[in-house]
Amino acid sequence: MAAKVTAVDKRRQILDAAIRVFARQGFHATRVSDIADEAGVAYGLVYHYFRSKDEVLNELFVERWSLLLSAIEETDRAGETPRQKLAAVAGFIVDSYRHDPELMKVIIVEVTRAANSFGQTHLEEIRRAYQSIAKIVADGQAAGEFRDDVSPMFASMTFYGGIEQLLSGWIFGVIPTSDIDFDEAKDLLVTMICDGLEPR
Amino acid sequence: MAAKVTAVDKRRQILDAAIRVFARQGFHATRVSDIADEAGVAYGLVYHYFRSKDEVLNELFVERWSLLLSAIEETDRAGETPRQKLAAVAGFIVDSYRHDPELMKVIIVEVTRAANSFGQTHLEEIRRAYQSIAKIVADGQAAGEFRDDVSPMFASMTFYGGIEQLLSGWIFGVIPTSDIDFDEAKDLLVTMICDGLEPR
DNA sequence: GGCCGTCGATTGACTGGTCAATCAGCCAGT
DNA sequence: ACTGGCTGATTGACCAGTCAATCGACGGCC
Repeated sequence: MAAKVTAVDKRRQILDAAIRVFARQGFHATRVSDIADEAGVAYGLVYHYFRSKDEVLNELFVERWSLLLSAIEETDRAGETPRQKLAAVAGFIVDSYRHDPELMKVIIVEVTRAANSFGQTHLEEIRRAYQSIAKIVADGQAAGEFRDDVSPMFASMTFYGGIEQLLSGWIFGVIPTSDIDFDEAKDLLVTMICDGLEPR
Repeated sequence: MAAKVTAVDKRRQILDAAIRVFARQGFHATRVSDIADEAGVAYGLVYHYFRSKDEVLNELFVERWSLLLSAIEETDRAGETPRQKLAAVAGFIVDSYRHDPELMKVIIVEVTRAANSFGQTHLEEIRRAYQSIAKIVADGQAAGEFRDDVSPMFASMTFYGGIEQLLSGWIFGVIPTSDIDFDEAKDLLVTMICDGLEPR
């Protein structure tokens, strides 16, 4: 039994090490041996648990992105006002960063914003997030709470783009992390976008 | 004389070929030989004109980004209303994409959004763009035309992030290019952000 | 005009180093 | 003694960057 636990732990250990190393050096500059070293594990063990270096990143992305997708859909189902829904989505993403900045950095930098190299594979899942957000906007328009002269998909992209840019700002130190508190930033973002969506 | 012209042409030829190949395959997946082949030029000639593969991308980025920086600052100096200024900035970026989508794809995907690997080098120049936009916002607030409970840098990042996300949507086919006309998209973007910035 | 020397542009075969992925076996636990 | 998690040296492919050799334009000199 102890063996089984160890085995599961080792896999997790490799994934967690990969997060740290990818965040520090970037995916391309990371050698598989770096991951193994960081995890305190033999080189070959990485290939025991994963088919390739790509699959490690894959796993990290899918693990986290599926959480985001269900969070968005759950939020939508919960049925508050459209504005509260968008606030909840922004909140979830910002909190994801607050909770695990390294993982979010890897996902944004290496997958979401690197659609050319790696993200191409995940374009479908990424698009699904945009579309779930677009649905919230569309419902808001149907209920007359948002102006309807803005395409929902368009508003969704702008909304998500704004959040991601904000995270990028924190990640790369363009925006000082201490200066604006996360919650405040989150509120401002939602306020700005939602006020821009208000009917006139 | 004909020789000199040829020499200059060859350098340009290599840069233009690099745009096409980088856009098609991504920077990392591009071999120097691919650039040479695409340019119809010998492998070694690339190294006659550029110190390294990185320098080719560098050159492409700096060439274009400096245009963006002067355009923003020029716009600011022209002194219309803040809203018109932001519209002009968004317009310039969207038009850059319309005029040369491949180059913009390379710059966004390989530099701007890849700050981890390559863009780290250019973070300063990228930040300068954010700050010029932030200045426009700050002036607008001082003039009472924008609400002042939003940090200018924050608004700037959201604004720019929205534009870039929009371009990314076009680049990767998430948003159909034919569906929403570029100008319309540009207007909607500015409208949304500026209305969100309106005093209340 | 014809010839030659110079020099920068151009060529592409080659090298050195890097690294992902493999694989033949080791050993701990049962 | 057997199973499967685990090891890490080895291999093979790939590619950025080098370099020695060739080309060809032009100016000077006879």
